[in-house]
Amino acid sequence: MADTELDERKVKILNAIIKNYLETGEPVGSRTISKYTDLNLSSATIRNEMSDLEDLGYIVQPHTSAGRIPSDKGYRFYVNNLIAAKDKEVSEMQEWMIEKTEKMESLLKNVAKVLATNTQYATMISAPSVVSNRLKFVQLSAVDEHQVLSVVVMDGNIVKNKIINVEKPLDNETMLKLNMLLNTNLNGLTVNQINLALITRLKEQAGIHDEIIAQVLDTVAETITQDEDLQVYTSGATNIFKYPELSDSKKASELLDTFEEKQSLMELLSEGGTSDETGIQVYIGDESPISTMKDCSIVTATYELGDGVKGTIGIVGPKRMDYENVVDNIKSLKGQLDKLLKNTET
Amino acid sequence: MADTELDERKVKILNAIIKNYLETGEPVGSRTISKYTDLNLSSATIRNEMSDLEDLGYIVQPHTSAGRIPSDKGYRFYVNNLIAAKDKEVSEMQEWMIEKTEKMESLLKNVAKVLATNTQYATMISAPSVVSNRLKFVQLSAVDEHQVLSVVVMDGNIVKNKIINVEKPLDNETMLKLNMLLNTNLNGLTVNQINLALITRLKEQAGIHDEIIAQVLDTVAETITQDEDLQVYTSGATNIFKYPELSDSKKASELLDTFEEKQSLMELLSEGGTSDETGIQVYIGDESPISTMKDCSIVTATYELGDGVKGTIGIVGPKRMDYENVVDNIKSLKGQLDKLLKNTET
DNA sequence: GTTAGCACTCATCTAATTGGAGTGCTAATT
DNA sequence: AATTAGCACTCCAATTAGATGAGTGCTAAC
Repeated sequence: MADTELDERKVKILNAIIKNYLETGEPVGSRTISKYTDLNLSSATIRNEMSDLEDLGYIVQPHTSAGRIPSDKGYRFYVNNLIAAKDKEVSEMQEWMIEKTEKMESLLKNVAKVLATNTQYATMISAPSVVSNRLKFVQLSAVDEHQVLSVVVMDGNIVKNKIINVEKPLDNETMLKLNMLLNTNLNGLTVNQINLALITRLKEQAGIHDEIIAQVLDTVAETITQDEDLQVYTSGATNIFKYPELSDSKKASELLDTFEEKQSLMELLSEGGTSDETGIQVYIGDESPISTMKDCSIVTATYELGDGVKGTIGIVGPKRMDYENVVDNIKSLKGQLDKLLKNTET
Repeated sequence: MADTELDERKVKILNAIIKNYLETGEPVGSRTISKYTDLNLSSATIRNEMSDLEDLGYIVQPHTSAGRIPSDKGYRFYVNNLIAAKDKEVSEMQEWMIEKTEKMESLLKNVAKVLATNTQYATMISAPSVVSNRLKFVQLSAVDEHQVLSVVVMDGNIVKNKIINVEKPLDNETMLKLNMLLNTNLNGLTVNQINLALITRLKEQAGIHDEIIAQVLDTVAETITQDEDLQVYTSGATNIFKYPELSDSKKASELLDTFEEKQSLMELLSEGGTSDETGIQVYIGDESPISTMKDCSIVTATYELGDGVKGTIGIVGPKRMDYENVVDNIKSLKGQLDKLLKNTET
């Protein structure tokens, strides 16, 4: 589409404008471009072209007699070209300091942090959704007379615990029986597959201890689903103060609120409309689904953990974001996560 | 000390100044006080008294011909009186919406949130320090052929997991033996009590599986101590934008950084120099141990979980903080936590 | 000891002034 | 026909100059 609208010279000028604006954050004028580019043109010519570009909607003037800044459409054009062109460099990125960590939680926190310090933007990452994930192992153990600990391990070594209070102590034998029952029936199942029929059958087999089974299953479902909407880790939220266009009191406060209240981040991250085969999604300005981020750009990527279980990693920054660096970084991390998580599984 | 320095009238005036400043945030002048108080004095008289109070260091002038604002010393005087006087009202606070939660983590997050929404300041809470806490239960279970899950339960139902990779599968019997070994030897011990002698003895008894024991113990120590410095939950950090004196870009950014980087918060919270019998500690301005909080006041309280195991809950806000409300709130929560956590234990 | 009165200070607000960057247009040049 | 130089014009941003008013400190009277 761009081809019909923009000749090569306009493209060059537009790119020059955007690049310059990304660096300085100031509106860029015709004279600057006249010197900045290699096509030797006077400022007057550039002015004419810029006027055209403005008519086409790629750039705007913050006010009469100011330079031009990219519009959302302009950014979009730039980003599209960028992502299309840049697929080669990805592989040769340096290895990050992600150590193979046992706990998913610290791994994710780590990733968010690495990405934040590397890009100087705010980052977030959602834990892989557990909904279609399989149960690997269940165990009940008596902690003391009135408390039973239930441990649930999911694929990808996600571990959940819950303490269950019981009226009277369970003897060893019952415990064994219950464990056996649970493991033989539940192992390998996804959370979705645990349906009412199965539950009823389990309860029957548990006899007088059906209530415990119920509690365990409650636990499984509850811990997993309840936790799910909190499983977003953020880092570098305060980086937004590095960008004047975001750091006036009101905007900064709203943005940080959004970051603290993970709920809407979660929704954003699970949107997952993957725009292209790389799995990288870029929201520019108004394209963002979160209203407090209308003045930001968001770059997200989904990483996979085996069979369709996905999490998402994302970056939030000003619209004049260093898209190139961000996309590279995020691609690299996504790759490492994909690899790492697939290996972890047996 | 205050008695020798300040006569009753000066105290009244000082209190009036502080109260007024807490409300308005503006320097308060002699005329205001002249009307605000019941002691019928002209503004001129007040001026004289204020001049004295300034000489004594309780109030300062931001600039010539402005009203006065309390100095740190002034706040300190106010707070000391306040805490001394207010011990009665605490009991009749309303019950908060802290539900008995199984997981320590969500409980703490909840508390932080409640406190933040109630006071409109930034809050933080540290998990009870586990160092002197007792092991309640240890269990190893085979998750699959090459992975063993170790679960450690501490007093107060703090649960920790770690996946341990093993070369060759362990048979059932060994597993049982190891579990027995671990539980009989470790149960009831504090982390400090697990010394080298004990470790050596355990390893001997484990025979060829000594390495697993080592790993488990590593896990116990490591998970607990490593996690410990992260176990601070914060809430309402963005509330600082409600107070103009803290929300200029630089200060706000530094403050929020401190809040995101939990490390120094942890140190602050574990200072624990309890100033009085109520266990409530107030840092005003420069008294704060964290340099980014020189313009803030901090109120902390330690809550207890049984035998000397303590956590700390804290609030950070501007120096013109509603100390009365904050102290009341924090006392109430502290009380509820104390009660709740003691009950949870069997 | 308390108060009224008055001169003085200094932050804040508003309006007017200026400088400069940048545009749009027109006429000249290639 | 495309490019360029020149010039008038616009508008932001930074500066300056008053004007306002809250508040003090001091002195003299009560």
